Amino acid sequence: MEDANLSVGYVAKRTGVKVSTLHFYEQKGLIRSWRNQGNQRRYKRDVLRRISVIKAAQRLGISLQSIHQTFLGMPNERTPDKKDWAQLSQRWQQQLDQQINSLTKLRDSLDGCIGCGCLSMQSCPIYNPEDALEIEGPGPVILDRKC
Amino acid sequence: MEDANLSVGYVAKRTGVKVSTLHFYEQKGLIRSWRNQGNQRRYKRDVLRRISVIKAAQRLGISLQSIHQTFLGMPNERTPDKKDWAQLSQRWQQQLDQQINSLTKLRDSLDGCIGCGCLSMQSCPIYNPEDALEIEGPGPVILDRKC
DNA sequence: GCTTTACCTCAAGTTAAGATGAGGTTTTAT
DNA sequence: ATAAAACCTCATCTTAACTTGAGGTAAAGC
Repeated sequence: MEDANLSVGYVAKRTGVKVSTLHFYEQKGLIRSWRNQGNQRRYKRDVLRRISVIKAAQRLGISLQSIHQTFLGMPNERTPDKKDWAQLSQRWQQQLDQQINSLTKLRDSLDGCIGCGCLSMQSCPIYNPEDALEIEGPGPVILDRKC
Repeated sequence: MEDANLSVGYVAKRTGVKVSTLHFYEQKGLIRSWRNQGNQRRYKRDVLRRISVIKAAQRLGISLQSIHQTFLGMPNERTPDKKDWAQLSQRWQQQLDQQINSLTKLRDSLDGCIGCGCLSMQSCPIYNPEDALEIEGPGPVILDRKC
């Protein structure tokens, strides 16, 4: 169990993910490994952190794809350090801020909106929180006129 | 276009969902229709509201299955009225409150957590917001000791 | 009356994020 | 030296929420 020479089983145990998940992440380019003489995967120790961050991000509702994107902005050869991770954290914090904001607006308008009788796809804040406006042609019509 | 006699195409246009989605929702028990002489679907006007509510709930991250559950608590034969929908709204508002809370805690701990060097699967708030504690055997090990 | 548009059913495809299993090799432990 | 545990690859399966397509009927417009 050398410092920079972790087996897949060990990594799995330490991070709580299955071996198959590690294979999967590798295939998706989220983590890396090299092979030993017998073709078995070996990992550097920082893979542990990486996986933890993946799991953390997923809890925030971030997709693997988008996590992958974010990782692309990280040092490629150098092992990422505190500062690198902290930067990630900031980015995700902002994303979270926006999510919270959206949800809060949504919550505050939900009652009036479902209750009022309109639920217009054009004006209802449930459909159209400003961060998710999809403008596409004539679009759907207002449902009722009570509003 | 009688008041309580909407065709699937009309409903699709009005709500902005595809015809195939309406078929799908019906199959899942989320909406209902009857058939005309030529075996084509006809809907009551309240299907519009129902679909809108489905879409709204989805935006809150609620699954179709759980929406279906919620709908089961609604009047079956009577067309649901304002009060019925408002009740739904309240339930979902509470759910949203919880989500917002979780995310807020998450955001507030994210920086310290990714930054600090621990990311412990046992003590890290990113892994273990109190609403998602999974206790299962020995579990994964702490990643680093810096914390 | 004929053509186009709208519908119908049923089967199969799609994406995300893995899980599962078969069949075979490497390591590790005794 | 041998058996058990850990790995390997590749293929197939899972769930959610739809979408697409094929092959055929009904309704609407001129």
